[in-house]
Amino acid sequence: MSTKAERTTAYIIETVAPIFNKFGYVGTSMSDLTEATGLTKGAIYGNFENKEALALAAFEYNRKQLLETIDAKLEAESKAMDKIFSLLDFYRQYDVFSLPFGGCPVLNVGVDAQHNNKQLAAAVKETLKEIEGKIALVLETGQNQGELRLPVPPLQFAKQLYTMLQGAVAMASMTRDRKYLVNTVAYLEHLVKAELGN
Amino acid sequence: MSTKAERTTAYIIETVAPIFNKFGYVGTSMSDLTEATGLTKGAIYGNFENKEALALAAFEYNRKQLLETIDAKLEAESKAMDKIFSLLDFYRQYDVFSLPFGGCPVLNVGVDAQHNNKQLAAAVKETLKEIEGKIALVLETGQNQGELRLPVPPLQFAKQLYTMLQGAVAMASMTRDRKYLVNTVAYLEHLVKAELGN
DNA sequence: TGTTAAATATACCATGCAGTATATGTTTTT
DNA sequence: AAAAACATATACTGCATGGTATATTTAACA
Repeated sequence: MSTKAERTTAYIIETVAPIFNKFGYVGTSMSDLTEATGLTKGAIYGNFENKEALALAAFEYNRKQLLETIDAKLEAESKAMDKIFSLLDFYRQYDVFSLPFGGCPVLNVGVDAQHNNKQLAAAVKETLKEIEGKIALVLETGQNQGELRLPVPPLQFAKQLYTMLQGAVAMASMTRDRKYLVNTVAYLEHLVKAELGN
Repeated sequence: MSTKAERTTAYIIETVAPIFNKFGYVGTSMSDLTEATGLTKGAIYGNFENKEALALAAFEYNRKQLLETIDAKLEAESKAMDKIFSLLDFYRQYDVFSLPFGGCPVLNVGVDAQHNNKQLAAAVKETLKEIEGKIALVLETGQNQGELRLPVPPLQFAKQLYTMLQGAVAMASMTRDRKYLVNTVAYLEHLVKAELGN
């Protein structure tokens, strides 16, 4: 069994992650976190060096969940094309997925940390690259298996696809209107069929 | 000639706008602003009721400049299709345009203010709607003039177009890689030609 | 179960924050 | 040029902030 501190650390991260994601690094105060966790500063500072380390751990926690979900969607199907449709279907409901996170971690932290926290900004950049890479790998494999034909290199197509999805995420978030997700995904489904089908 | 306070007010807004846009509402302190302006709190609070009113004025200032620029691009050409290409050309270099603003005001404030400032969040929402409306109007007029044919209603096409652009803006901002803008615009140019051309 | 080590709570800094009352300075108007 | 109105600077609140030293409690292990 895990030690007490390990469990507390995990509990803190879980509790704190959506708060940081919602209100941003500077917008979140330590007292917000003691209140939310029901713990005292002593407990939090006993498990994390400082606010920045905690924020970083919180983002890593969100990031891991997002990446694992994406992985699951991409692995759920066997054919490359179906993997992409599975991903698109996930993004169609990305608003409900990201609700417990307090919004899209990539977008929120990516924008928030830009000028406030270099480490967080770098972690976001890395995450974006990773997601693009996962999509590109599916496409490349699919192409090698002769399941589809790409008009551009796999990574470029993946970047383009993800850019559009992220645009829909941003617009849906800012306007609080999920139609941006629904319509963008519908368009991308059409696009993928038209461009990759053979 | 304008009164002293009017000039000071304008000077404060100009100076303060990029700071708020970069660091966000909570991330910007009044002392940041006195330092940047070279003025004292007395001067600032003499011209603005509080921090929130100042942040709102700063966003309105950025917003106005963005909308005017977009208007100019859309009015630069006579044919609807060329207006759209003019807009796309503008977004291809949106990173250099938004640099003096401290990043895209719509995206930065839209994400930052979401849970920190309702008024700002509402102002962003309004701005997005306005931009979509401007694009839609161009398309609708072009369609009525028989210059182009739309596969979907004008506003829907405009929303889709702007969503993709905003996705590129977000990705370029987070990764600090302007290729997202270049590639997305290249794709959209192709798309517009293919979908709207007749 | 008793002892020790680990984990959490309490009470406290120093500093920075948004905001204000008032004094001083600077325009404008007469 | 004097008076009045306006605009800015100074000096100061009260409060919240991130962080810490230390006391107290709780868990781990013999």
